[in-house]
Amino acid sequence: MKDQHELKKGSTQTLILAVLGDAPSHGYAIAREIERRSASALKMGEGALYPALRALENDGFISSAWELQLSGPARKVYTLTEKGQGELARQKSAWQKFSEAVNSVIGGAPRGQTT
Amino acid sequence: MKDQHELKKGSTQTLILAVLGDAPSHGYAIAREIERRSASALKMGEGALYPALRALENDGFISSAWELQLSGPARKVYTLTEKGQGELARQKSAWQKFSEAVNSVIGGAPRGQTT
DNA sequence: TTGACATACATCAGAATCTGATGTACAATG
DNA sequence: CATTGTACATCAGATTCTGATGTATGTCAA
Repeated sequence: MKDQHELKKGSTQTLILAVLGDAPSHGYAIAREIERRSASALKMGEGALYPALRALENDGFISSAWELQLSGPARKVYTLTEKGQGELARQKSAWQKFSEAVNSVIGGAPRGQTT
Repeated sequence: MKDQHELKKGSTQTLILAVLGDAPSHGYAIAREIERRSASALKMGEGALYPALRALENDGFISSAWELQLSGPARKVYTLTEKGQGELARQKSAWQKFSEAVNSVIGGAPRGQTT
């Protein structure tokens, strides 16, 4: 595939960016939020989550800051950067294009080409 | 992810099954048809195509028969089996569920609450 | 106190998949 | 004769996800 390349690599990233696009959050909470918004249809494992967060930070799409808690373990809170906002828009659009393309294929064979 | 597991593994398979759901075809033609239906948004490389066809045949979802041509190379024509029809329905439904879930997440926060 | 569970981070081996290149072979075209 | 299109197939390399494991803190109950 071509855009699926992006999709496969990025559906995890897209989801994370989308959540951070609404508000800064930390890893554990991001995973729960994705689960909640998707009504548990999507579950992000820690083995996928943390490497993805690191990759996003390496690319400059998000930035992190440790936040000590009065109670419980410290949290690493991530914030979407300006660069990350552009990337989020790009990935959203790539997802839409991809999902429309898949729907076109599985939707059936169009007989008259309206090209 | 959970369904993405299916998605990632299967978007290629789903596309192939969908094309064969309309009519029997051979590898090269399937790839072109996917490209055509998606307006070139999806391009299936041979390195993804042929292994996927073999996997589908191993699972009994499609069956193959060589077809000699009067002119040009022989073709291996694939036909969707009954079992394959059930699988196609299953994969279509999995795709829809997955894409809706992704849309729910990137669509924004329904209940915005902090942390 | 001990055990279980939730929060919160992180890493790793193994499995699965896609990309891109390469190779074989036939036929038509310039 | 070289190139291009058809049509099959394989493989190394890169990437990603899964599931398990590990560390550490805090709460709750037995």
